[in-house]
Amino acid sequence: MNEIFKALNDETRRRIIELLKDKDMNAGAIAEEFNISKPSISHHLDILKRADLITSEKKGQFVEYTLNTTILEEVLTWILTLKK
Amino acid sequence: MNEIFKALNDETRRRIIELLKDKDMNAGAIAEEFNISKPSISHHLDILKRADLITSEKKGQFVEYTLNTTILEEVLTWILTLKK
DNA sequence: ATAATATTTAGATATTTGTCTAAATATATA
DNA sequence: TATATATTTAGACAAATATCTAAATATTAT
Repeated sequence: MNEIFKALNDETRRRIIELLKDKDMNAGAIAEEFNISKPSISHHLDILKRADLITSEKKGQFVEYTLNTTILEEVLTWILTLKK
Repeated sequence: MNEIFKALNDETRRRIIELLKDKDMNAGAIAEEFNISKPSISHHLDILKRADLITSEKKGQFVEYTLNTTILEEVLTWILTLKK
């Protein structure tokens, strides 16, 4: 839970999540969307991955990232229990 | 949105939220639940308040804190839009 | 095999954050 | 009014974080 909230606590990472909502993308394509160096984006992807919010699959020389919405259930239920 | 996720990105603050889910509490009573100094708890309460996740009302010499579940809607909808 | 492209790792640095103690402020009570 | 209680503010400090550049690794293409 800690890892998830930590991962979500960054505008760049939240935007990455939003990008992956529409379609899977490789690291380079993701990086192009930001004015941030590739290593930094790579670091953000790593944090999202550790939180299990995204998964990665090597496709040739590219690494494709996919959003894992399942893990968001946890946050969802946590919030819902607060609202009653 | 940034403020909300920032506020939620701390175990102590999330526990404070959970405490306030059951009942309103004053600052001292909240602080008693943690092995953390009162000034630190006060600081956490301030962050939660800035995020609008809680509200405070002075009652005599005490300050009573109340959970504001309304603001959690924002997070809820953000997550829900990702899941479709 | 060599060169080019894609991505990550390593190491450095400035900023943010959570915590503390001491002091200040506000209210209640004797 | 003087004292006790409740809470916050101020200032300091160590740990965590986001970013960068340079270098390493992996894959593809010539």
